[in-house]
Amino acid sequence: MGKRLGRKFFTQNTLLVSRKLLGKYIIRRFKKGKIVGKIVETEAYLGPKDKASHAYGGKITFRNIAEYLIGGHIYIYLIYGLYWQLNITTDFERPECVLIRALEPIRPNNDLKIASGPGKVCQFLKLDQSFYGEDLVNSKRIWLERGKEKTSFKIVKAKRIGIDYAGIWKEKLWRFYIKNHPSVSRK
DNA sequence: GTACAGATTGAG
DNA sequence: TCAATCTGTACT
Repeated sequence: MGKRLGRKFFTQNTLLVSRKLLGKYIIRRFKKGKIVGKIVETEAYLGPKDKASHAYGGKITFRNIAEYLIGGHIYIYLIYGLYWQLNITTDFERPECVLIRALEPIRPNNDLKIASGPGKVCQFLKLDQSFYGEDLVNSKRIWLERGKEKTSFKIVKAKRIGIDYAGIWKEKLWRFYIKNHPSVSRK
């Protein structure tokens, strides 16, 4: 595998990190074995100005406090009482993050649709509340890596999904995915 | 204390 | 198109 991503990567501009995350690998380590997925779809959330963000207006709650951590931490939460959503914090001080919406399963090599959606990503990686605030730079059970070989692909920009309440902010093209990739969540 | 919406998903 | 299912938030 490639090289682990450090603090420098995650503390860059959020929209930049959202695009750069495409094609990177998430490594989830267990006592026995690993699960590996390639990121193929992301969305950026730019609190406090972004109405779709949980940190809109500088709001701080017990649930979203992890969004304020320095870039490279996990902000994970339960949605609709059913599904976990994996976010990676970015920037230094601002409460901004990137939602990981879809992965291509690398190991185990599985159905390409097994992680095609934010809820499914967390099922695939076996993530839950215990990863709240986890530091991807230092953690021994989950981290990100660069691919070894150079890969090229086209990045598609689109409107974010499921935020109809966010007014003008729902029009922002802050969803990014690899063009024509079969593991992306929606067409 | 009570009501309600939500960064979803899979089945019909 | 709809139900499953629960937490944060804004009311009473």
